[in-house]
Amino acid sequence: MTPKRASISDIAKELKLAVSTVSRALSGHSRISEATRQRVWQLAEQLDYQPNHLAAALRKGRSNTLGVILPNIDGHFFALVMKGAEAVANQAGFNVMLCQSNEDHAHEAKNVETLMNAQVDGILVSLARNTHDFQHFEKARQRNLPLVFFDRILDGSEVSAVVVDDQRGGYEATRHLLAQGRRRIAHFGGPQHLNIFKDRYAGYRQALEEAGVPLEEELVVLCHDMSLEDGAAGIRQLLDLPQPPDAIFSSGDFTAVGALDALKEKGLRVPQDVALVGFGNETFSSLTEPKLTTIDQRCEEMGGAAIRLLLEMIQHDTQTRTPRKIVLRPELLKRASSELV
Amino acid sequence: MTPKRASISDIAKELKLAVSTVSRALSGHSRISEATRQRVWQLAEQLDYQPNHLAAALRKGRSNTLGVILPNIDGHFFALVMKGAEAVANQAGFNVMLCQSNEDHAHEAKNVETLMNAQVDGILVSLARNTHDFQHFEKARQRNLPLVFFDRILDGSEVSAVVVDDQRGGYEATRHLLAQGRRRIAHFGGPQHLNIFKDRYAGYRQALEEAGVPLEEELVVLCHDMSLEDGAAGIRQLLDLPQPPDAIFSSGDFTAVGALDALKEKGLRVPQDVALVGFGNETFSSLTEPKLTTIDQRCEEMGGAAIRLLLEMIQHDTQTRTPRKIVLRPELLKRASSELV
DNA sequence: TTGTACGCGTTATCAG
DNA sequence: CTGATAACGCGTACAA
Repeated sequence: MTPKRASISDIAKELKLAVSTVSRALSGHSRISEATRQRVWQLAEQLDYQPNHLAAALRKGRSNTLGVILPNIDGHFFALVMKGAEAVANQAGFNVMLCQSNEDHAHEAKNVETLMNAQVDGILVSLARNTHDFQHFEKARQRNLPLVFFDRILDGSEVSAVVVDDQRGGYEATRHLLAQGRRRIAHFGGPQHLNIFKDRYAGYRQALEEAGVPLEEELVVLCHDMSLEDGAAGIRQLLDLPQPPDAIFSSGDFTAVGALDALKEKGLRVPQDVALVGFGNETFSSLTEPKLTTIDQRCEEMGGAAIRLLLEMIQHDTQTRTPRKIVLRPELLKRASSELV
Repeated sequence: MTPKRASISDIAKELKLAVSTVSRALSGHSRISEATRQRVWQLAEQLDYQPNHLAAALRKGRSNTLGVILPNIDGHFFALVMKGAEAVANQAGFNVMLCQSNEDHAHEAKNVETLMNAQVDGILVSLARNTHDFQHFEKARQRNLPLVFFDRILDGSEVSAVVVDDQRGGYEATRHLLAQGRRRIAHFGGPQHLNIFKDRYAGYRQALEEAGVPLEEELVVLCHDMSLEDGAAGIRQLLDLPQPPDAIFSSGDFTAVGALDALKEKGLRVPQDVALVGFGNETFSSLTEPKLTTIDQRCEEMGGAAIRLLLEMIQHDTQTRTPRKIVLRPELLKRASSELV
């Protein structure tokens, strides 16, 4: 049936060598005569020898596998992050095991279990939207399993993480709108327990303050799940105001596009009547009419940096001592939804 | 440092039992007295015992891990497929290891190696766009490693696979356009060595034939990578014809949207001047103006079905004998790009 | 430079 | 019903 794969001992037998010798010859570890090394490699090639990583993992207590937990993978963002992460991990000889939490806290907890069962050497995670605490990571922490968070982390938590400078993103987006002469700038915010939304909001306020534009509470709409519908509902609420806004900085592209649709339905023009800036540079944001100005988050870099940090923790076994935070700089992509040509 | 995890022998020692007894008690395998079973489970709980899957895998020659190779994960389609796949796999006690081929044949070959190294029990794959042969799956086949393909397979190949009835999709899309009174219906096709594009094209021809509308070669545009640009270029080519089309059935949503953009730029109206139908139900297809009529492919079902098939092959160890093919029924989603309201 | 021996944690087999 | 033992494939002290 299944043709047995050649093992290290098969080639040892064939060559009348000890398995240990073969092992060393292959891994190039100890001092081995060039002659035998040649012989071993040659036969290995010939037998199409593939090392059994499971056995090695068992022996070394290391699986060379990394776990990644994402809320979802259907947006541009996480997909690209994953791409960057995979690239770095594979290059370092690590495999990646992906789990989706589907934006659900309970599912996320299950994922952690799953990955620990799979004996991963470390976990990279971006929190589900409804995750408010770290309790489900406690067992991992007790086992001293390296943990790195990215993008979405709990506000004020002491963990290693890679994030984009969301405040700066919000700041630049808002400044851009101010530079267009807008003064009644509204904001769509997300759940404030997540750093990303809190910081984007902070950047918005900072820009207003610097420009001497007072913050108007009525212009701030907090959304629950940052969906298209949230955006549509938000804009309706804003248009009902005695003095509606002339611009919106949205913490997400989906809500921005939802608003865009609703505005068009009402016969209002973008950007003439209301200018729009989103956040995230989703694929579709360059497909809308007009194309959406948004903030790019260096997705691939983020994934790569996060994995590098994780690998570093794994190799130095020094994770809990000093949580490190890496901050990337976002980039404003000016497009038609916010600028008259 | 790292607090040692409790192993099966720890609990054996504590309870003065043989490891084998404990093993059986935990896995509920053989006949074990209810008394000892209780004691074992209780202590296991107490010590927070977590089975070492690596060791089990080594012993059993089975990792309980499945590999999945996807061209990319930034579209709606593969993301949803993955979701369905994960759900089924996890329920069956299997983990999923994801690799992206980035639409590249060479990368795909590497992925196969990677997954075989990781000792996966089976591989699920959707081919990269520039993959024209199966040679890189040969080693896997020799090892008798269960292989299931989905969505994109090589035309005419004898492999187990789960696909959507693409011909039917193309057929229904085209019939829908015919029902709107369109007669000069163009087609954007993809690389014809991939079943999906070939079949969609076939469905298009079938519908035309049934309606007694002659197929015009000049209305068929074959695209290379199904990008937005391909769509824009395609529509330009079509508009240069002496008799331009009044509708387009595109084999992909991206090309359809590219065409949509280009049409709007030319000042042509959709659907009044040119009606448009895409394929794939990408997220953004409901965000365009007008919203794009398209074909939904039962993504989650597809992923689930594919994994079920793979598991079946793994359990019955009967993969090569009878390649099975599962065909799902696609669904036409009528939206504004093809219908006057 | 090479060989010997043992252990990683489980499970299958064979006795008892 | 339970115990002892070998084996999965590899890595590493220790000895030669």
